[in-house]
Amino acid sequence: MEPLFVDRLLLIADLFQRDMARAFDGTGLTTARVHLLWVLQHAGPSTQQTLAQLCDVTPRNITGLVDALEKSGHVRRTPHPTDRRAVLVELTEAATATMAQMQDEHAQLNETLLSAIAPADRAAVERGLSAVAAHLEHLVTTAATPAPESAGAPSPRGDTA
Amino acid sequence: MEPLFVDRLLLIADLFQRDMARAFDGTGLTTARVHLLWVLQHAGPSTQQTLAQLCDVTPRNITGLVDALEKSGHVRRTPHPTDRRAVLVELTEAATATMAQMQDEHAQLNETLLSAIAPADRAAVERGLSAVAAHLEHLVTTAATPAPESAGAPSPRGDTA
DNA sequence: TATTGTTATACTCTATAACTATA
DNA sequence: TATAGTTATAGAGTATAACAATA
Repeated sequence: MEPLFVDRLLLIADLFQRDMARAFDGTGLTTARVHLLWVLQHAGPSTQQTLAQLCDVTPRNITGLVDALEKSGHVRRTPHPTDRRAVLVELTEAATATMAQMQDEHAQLNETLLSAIAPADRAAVERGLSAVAAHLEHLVTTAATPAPESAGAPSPRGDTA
Repeated sequence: MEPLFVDRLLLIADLFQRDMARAFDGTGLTTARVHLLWVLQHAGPSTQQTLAQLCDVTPRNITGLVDALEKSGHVRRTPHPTDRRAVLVELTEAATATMAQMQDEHAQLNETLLSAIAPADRAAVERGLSAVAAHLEHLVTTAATPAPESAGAPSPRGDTA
């Protein structure tokens, strides 16, 4: 029998995850680290506090990720020009190139997947997914916690680019 | 500007994850543990080897998950009737009820999300996602590793139900 | 000899809480 | 006093390798 609609979505979510893991495999990068690089590419040099907010994780977590990425040569810690408590994290030249290439591949994947859909169906799929995303977002933010706090962080992972 | 198609999919994947995490919150359950329960519900009492294959993780990992689920009263270890090396893991009565309810909620979510899509678009969305899933699966399994091993495990997460 | 599950060890992501240096 | 980042500690998921008991 036909799989449920949600199961198709879950399957796609899982496949995405595996495809990304596969792409990073051997590079020493992980999903969390790439996400941080991705944020840095878009935000430019940032303090760890800022990165914590953008990634929606604790500052402590950022410390660990930056430690690892610094060791692997992807980012650099620079003293903040005016605030001696803070540091600025920035991409190295090598990582900048890596991220540019990653963005290319991202765009390529977009084309590839779009081309898998019958042209006549594309508009409907876009509309449908847009509606589903909106609905899900509503579910997650509404029933979130008894005290929602209305943080309004701009979706940590699949955003921007 | 419009987000890329892949970014919409990534966003949905992320929202799903957060919705599930939210649903488990406070129950002591996690994604990995629920996945194991899910597999158990469908497969019935199974050895840990079998579970490792079905979940696509190492046997060692299953030991840890079963330890946790046993402690929380969700599963039970039973001696294997014929093989004294092996144990059978089975759902407790309480967990069986929990899983039945979870399956209900799953079906409900399916209805909710489907109803968010314009009726005229539904068929196209199903076709489109089916094509995308097939394409992604191809990408993941093909370019997997130089030595693919052709394991053919039936998609570990969003499957079955 | 091969298989089942476990112990031992290790790495990553994540969180909270306490502390240091600055503001 | 408040903020930026760190240390300390902890728990979850995951992996490999070595080992016991059994087949």
